[in-house]
Amino acid sequence: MARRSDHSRDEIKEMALVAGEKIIEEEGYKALTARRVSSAIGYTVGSLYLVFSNLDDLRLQINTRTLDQLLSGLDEVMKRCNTPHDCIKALAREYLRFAQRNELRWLMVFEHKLPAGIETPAWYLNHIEKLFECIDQQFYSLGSVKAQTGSVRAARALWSGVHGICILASTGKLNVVSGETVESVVDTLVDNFLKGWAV
Amino acid sequence: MARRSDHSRDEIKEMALVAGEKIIEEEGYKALTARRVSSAIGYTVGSLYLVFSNLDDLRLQINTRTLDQLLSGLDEVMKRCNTPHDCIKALAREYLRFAQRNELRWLMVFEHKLPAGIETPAWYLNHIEKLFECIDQQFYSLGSVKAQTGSVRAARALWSGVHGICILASTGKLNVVSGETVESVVDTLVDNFLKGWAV
DNA sequence: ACCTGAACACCGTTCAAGT
DNA sequence: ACCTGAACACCGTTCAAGT
Repeated sequence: MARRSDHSRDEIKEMALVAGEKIIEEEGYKALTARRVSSAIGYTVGSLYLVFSNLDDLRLQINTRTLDQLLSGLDEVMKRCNTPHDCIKALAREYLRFAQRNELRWLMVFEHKLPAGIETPAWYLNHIEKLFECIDQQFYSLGSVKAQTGSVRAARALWSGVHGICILASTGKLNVVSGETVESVVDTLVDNFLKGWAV
Repeated sequence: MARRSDHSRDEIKEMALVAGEKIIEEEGYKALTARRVSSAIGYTVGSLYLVFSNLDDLRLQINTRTLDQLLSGLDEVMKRCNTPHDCIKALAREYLRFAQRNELRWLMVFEHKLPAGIETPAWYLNHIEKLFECIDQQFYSLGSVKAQTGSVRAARALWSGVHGICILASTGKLNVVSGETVESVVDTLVDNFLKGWAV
C-alpha cells in the first residue's frame, strides 16, 4: 500500500468534489461524510485530508461551485432580457428554477454554518455578494428619482424576498394554496414591489 | 444506581428542553447533542430516550416552543395596531426583532430537516402555517378589490420575503450597506409591496 | 512523496443488568 | 419501575508506518 500515484492531487480533488455533489443531491447535506466521499473515489479517509484541510473546506468548495453555476445561469438570463423590469422578473424566475433543479445542493449554500467563532471566509461572502449585485445593477438601470439613495437597499430587500420564497418552498414550509405554483408567488412579490417602487 | 425518582417524567422532559434551549442559544444548533443535554440535567444518556423518542423529537419540541413564543409575540403586536397597513409593518418588525433576539433558536426552527424519507409531522407544519395566517388575516382586512383571488398569495409572498431578509441577516449574508439597518430593509420591502398592492 | 490503516475522542441509539 | 453504563456502529481528524 501507499504511493499509488494513480491520480494527481488536482484529480483527487476534482473526483472528491464531484462525488460529494452526487451524495448531496441524492441524500442531502448530512450524508456528506469524509468516509463516504473517500470510499466513493476509491481512497481511504486520510487521503482526503491531503487535499482538503477539513470537511468544511470540502463543503465550502462545493458551495463555491454551486454558486458559480447559479451565477452563470443568471448571467445568461441578463443577456436575453430587455427592460430592467422584465430583467428582474426573469432573474427571479431563474433563481427559483435553479433552486428547484438543484435543491439539496442549493440549500447547502445557505444552510452551511462554520463552527462558532470561525468566520466565513471573505472570498466566500464576496461570492454570495455577486448574487445581489446582479439585481443592484437592474435597479440602477431603472433610473428612478430615488436611485441614488435607496436603490441598493431596494435591491437587497426584493432579492432577499425572492430568496425567502425559494427557501421556504424548498424546505416544504411555504404551504402554497392548492393549484398555485411557487413561481406565481415569486411573480406576485416582484410585480407588486416594482409597482410600488415606481410610484 | 437506577431508580432515583428524583424527578417525574414531565420534570425531566422540561429540564431537558430548557437545558437544550440554553445550549443552542450559547453554542448553536450543532452543540445540541444527547450527551450534552443529559449531562446538563444530571442524568445519563439513556434516560433521555425514556422521555424523547430520539434527538429529532427533542429538536422538534424545542422548535415548537420557539414557534409558540414567536406567535404570542405577534399576537401581542396585533392587539396594539390599527390599520392593516400599520399592522403588517409592525408584525414584520416584530418578526425581525424576535429573530434577532433569539437568533440561534429561531434559525433552528427553519434549518432543521428530518432525515431523507421521513416527512415533517403535520402538526409541526400546521404550527408554522399559523405564522402565515397572521398576515393572511391582515391582507383580508385590507379589503382590496382583488381580495378574493390573490390576497392569500400576496400574504405568502410578502411574508416569505420578510422571512428571507431575516434569514440572510442572521446568517451574515445580507451585506447591508454600511449605516443601514436590517429593519430599514424590512420596511422597504413592506412599504413598496403594499404600495404596489394598493394600486 | 504518497497513501494507508489504526488510533483517538467524539457521536446517536439500544438494552441487559442492577436497585 | 426507573435509571445506569456498557455496547454498537458510526462520526472527524491525525499520524506513525509502510512502499
